[in-house]
Amino acid sequence: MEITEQHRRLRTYIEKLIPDIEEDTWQHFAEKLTVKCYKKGELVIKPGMVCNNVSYVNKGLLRSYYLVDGKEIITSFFPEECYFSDYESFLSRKPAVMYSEAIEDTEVVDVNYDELQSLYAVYPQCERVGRLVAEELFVHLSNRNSSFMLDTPEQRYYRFLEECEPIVQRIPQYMIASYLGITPEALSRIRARISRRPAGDVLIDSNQLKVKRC
Amino acid sequence: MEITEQHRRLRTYIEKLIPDIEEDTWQHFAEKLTVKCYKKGELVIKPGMVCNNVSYVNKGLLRSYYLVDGKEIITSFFPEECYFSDYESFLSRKPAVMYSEAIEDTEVVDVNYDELQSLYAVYPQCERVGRLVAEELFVHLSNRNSSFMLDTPEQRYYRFLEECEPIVQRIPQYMIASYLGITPEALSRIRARISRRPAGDVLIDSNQLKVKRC
DNA sequence: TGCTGATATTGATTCAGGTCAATGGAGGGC
DNA sequence: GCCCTCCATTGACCTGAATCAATATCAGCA
Repeated sequence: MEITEQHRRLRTYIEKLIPDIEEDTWQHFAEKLTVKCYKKGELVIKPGMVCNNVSYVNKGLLRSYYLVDGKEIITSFFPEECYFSDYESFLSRKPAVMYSEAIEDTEVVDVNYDELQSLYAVYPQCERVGRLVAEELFVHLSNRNSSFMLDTPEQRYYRFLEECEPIVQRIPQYMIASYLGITPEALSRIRARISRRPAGDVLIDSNQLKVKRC
Repeated sequence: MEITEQHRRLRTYIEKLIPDIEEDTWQHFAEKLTVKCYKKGELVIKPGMVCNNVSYVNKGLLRSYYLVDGKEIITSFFPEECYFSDYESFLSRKPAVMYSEAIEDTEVVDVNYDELQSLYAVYPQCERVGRLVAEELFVHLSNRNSSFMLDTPEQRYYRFLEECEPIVQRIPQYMIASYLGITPEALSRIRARISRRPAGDVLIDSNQLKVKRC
């Protein structure tokens, strides 16, 4: 089947988690995968819905955000080679609190909750992938948390530039500001402050936290 | 063996996750468990160490905190019937960034990293517990995150009182303040404000986030 | 009993970032 | 070309929490 092309990246990714993945397990897993496409601006998850899939982003970019008093508070970006889900809702089986939206035309492959549970029951290697993914997301969230507890907005901005270097140019500044937990005005002032400062005078960071994803 | 008594609570807990746990699996798991006791004030994990166990708290209370410019920033409390670990360090196999300390005399049962990995490899039900625990911790962290993004310190305080009602009295206020991300002075003022306000005038919450653990 | 150290409260001051408002591009559509 | 909308920047002002400092409360203990 020619759908295989769209599974390739995910397969590569999963082989990093489980190098000795059994062909049979992969086949049964791959059968459950669905390819989906979202248009730029399309809302994928809305508050109130229970999120029923985990996706892997092949192409494009999404974001999740709270909407509170008409203001957006962005919690995550999901570029290619990244999971995308309202994982909290997915796991807890409770309605989402956040919106999730495609910022660019996006293609994902996803698997749905019930299918995934039956895969877990039958294929231990699937269960293992599930564990490793949950663990990875935990570590990632935990890092982001630390950054909020320990860093100033300016430090968070530096960190963001470093960690998310490949996608920075694709995201408007007001969204980055929101992701950093500040207003667009504040980010603008931070940038002004930085460009006024002698170059190479970068003051990252109270701690050696290193984060990989966005 | 009389050690069994100290495993009982954990067994009960695990049976909630996996009702049909196989006796054989449990036995092999239980063999790897170690009981440990910490004195009030004892440092269990220090920055620089890689955390090598996940514990289950039988009795007592612990906390984790960053130390930054001589100031403590508390990220978690771990009362009885709760996991305790520097899970981020444990999973990522990187040195801990936080301190973890017993606030009361504490007894835990724990399992170490390598043993756990070999259990995962042999017993799918263990792998499942690992997945469920990681997922639960993710959801919990995610809730705490939301609270930091969306709530005012006062709302966080109300939430804390609700969620952690059974342990509030065992924790000094300056630690609660730190956990809420504010100074002891600020918490004191919040409490003053509250007691001045007509009773029943509780303004939790911009969202329906409900958290269970601490 | 009174001393000591740790915790909690209260007041005065400071400051980072939020809010509000005005201005200045930059790109898209016609 | 011009208009219009969206976004970024800049300035003036405000506010909530941090900071610093003084005082109050309490527990443990010689």
